[in-house]
Amino acid sequence: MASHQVTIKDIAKILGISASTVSRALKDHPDISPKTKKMVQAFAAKVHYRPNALALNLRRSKTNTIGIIIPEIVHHFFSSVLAGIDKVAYAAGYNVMICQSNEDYDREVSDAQALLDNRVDGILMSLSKTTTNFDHINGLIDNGVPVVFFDRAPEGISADRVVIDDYVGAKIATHHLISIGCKKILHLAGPQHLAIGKRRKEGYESALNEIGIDFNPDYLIKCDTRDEVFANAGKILTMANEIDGIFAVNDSTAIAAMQVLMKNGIKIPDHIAVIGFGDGPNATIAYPPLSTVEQKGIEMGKEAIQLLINQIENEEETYTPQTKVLTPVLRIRESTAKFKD
Amino acid sequence: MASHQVTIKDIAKILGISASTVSRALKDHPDISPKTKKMVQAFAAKVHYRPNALALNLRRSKTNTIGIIIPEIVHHFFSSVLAGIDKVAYAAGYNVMICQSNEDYDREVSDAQALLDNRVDGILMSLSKTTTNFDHINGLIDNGVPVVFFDRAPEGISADRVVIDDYVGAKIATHHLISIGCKKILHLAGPQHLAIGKRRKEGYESALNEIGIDFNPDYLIKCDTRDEVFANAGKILTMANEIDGIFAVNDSTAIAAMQVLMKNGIKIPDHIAVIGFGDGPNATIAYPPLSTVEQKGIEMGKEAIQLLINQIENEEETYTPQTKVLTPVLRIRESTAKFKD
DNA sequence: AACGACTCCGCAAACGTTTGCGTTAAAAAG
DNA sequence: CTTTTTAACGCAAACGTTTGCGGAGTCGTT
Repeated sequence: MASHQVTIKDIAKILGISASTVSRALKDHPDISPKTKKMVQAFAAKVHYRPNALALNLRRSKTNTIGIIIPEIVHHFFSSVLAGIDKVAYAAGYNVMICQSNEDYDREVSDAQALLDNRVDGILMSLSKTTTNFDHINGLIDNGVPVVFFDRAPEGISADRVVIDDYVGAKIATHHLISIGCKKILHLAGPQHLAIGKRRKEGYESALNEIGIDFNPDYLIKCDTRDEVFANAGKILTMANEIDGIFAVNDSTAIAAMQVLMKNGIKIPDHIAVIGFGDGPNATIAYPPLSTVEQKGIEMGKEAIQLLINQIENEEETYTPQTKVLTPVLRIRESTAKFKD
Repeated sequence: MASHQVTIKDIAKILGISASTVSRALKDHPDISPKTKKMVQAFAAKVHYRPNALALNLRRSKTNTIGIIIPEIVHHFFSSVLAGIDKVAYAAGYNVMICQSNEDYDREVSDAQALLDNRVDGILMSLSKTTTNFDHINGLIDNGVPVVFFDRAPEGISADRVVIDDYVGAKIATHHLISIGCKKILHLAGPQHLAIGKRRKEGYESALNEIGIDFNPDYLIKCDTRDEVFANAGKILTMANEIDGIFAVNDSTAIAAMQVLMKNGIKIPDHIAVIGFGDGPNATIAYPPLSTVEQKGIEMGKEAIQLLINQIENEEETYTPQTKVLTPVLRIRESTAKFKD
């Protein structure tokens, strides 16, 4: 029944004055007499008047809302990015509208359209794995919507982006294995047509080269999910006697690998040291606790939204896009505890 | 620079007809002649006309947006609820606006206010741990905003809610321990002033009673985080010889407990069987893989949004609030593999 | 020839604000 | 006692839509 939020017009009618006077009184405009102000403000407070954001937004073509397109929410890395975004967005007075593409291209473009339709002030996005066409984001940019990418950014599009340095991260991880004595390191790799898989593999290769070891194609297995690890268990186990270290493209596959190795009596890290990439909560939960490089989701979120807000609020001059790259930091745990002389 | 999304008025001006005609032509109104329709529709398509959602929302006081207030996003359970919500919301044509309270009461009320200001069509929420005053949600309800609670719902407020049956879940878990031979079961409990902690403890107690065992206060330790487990490690270890099972109020504490036990040479499940509550991804990652009861986040999200949509779309008559309770299901893994005769 | 019935379209109000400008009355200046 | 200033307020347009109503013009019926 209430069903009717009180409006400025209502107040005006009841108080017998005009809507413009009410509006000005509420914002302390000098043209309004002190008594009128007091009266209006007191009454507004009494009836819990709140401005209608829809009307405001329409009037000033500004929604104070930023849109987010994220591949999937149920993923520790992405949800921690969200947490980082949310924190500074809230502090700066912005609301967030979150869309999840579910790694689906069509959904991604429809999300972009929806955010555009709702006139968000800016968009933060991370590409879906299936996105190869960028018309929708060019559409956003053509419409003057500020966009910044995080983690997964398109090639060849001029926009702000914040990413982590996969190449360096992989290098750090591999060097760590080397530093504890590993010489024959297996790499469980992601798909090489994706930047992330490719760069991590390159970092691994480069670290090996730096100490004079040539990349051995036998020491690379394409598998980047738990299921794939189990599917490749046989292959991994036959190599187990030969290798002394594993660098996995992400934590889940590192952990799965540890699970198959241990189930077959191979000791970690005594026999084989293992390191992952990502540092979700899984790493500390695993047995043995997994060494890894931390991906800094929260920080990434904060940087991204900060870039976006800057872009929104200084939209006067022409903006030259920036790229922030975060370097992952090594987290040493028991899966690579020093085990050789 | 584009900076100006094309509007109905623009189209009208260019085509030399009125805005109302354009509007009607776009929605195939019978009053418009076929040629005019074709002309308008063709032109609108050419310039990529898209209706301004702000204006639409204002006009029909309907935003097609539902608001969500969630304690924290970086939490597997909550993010899977979000995933469930998102899935059916998207299918039904709604956008979602997500606010995270960070378990903070003040933030929760400010979030509620923001959603109200933005005239969301309905609100889905899960209470922050620090919320004891419910004025803000009564405010929402008084304003006629449909609200449904999930997981953490307020007592004494008449509203839809979907929760899981903590009591039964705890009972199932405890009975499972009993079924494999455990007689002396330690309970790592949550705070008893919170419903969740209390009901899980009661379920545990009831299961024991059903097989004629009295609740032994010595077998209850208040600790529900990893850190608390480590802080109570001494206490737990001194009991380790005496007990044969542990039921923990959630998976993280169950896993932490396994970690301290194993580090001290106690075998799981041979010596002590362990079961948790929640079934996040941690459970399968743990060593040994953790038995637990599954909390069904996705399903909870789907049910909740469905309830909300029903409420939004049949808002004619007076609505009598429902409560859906989901019963958790047992997931047996190695941490409770049968170990006694 | 006149009248009704259609067809097709435009006017204007409305949603809730904000704001430039004009208006009124009282106060200050001459 | 005029005239100008100033204080305090209201009108109306605007943001982009939708929609009830009315108005032209056309056609068909008597």
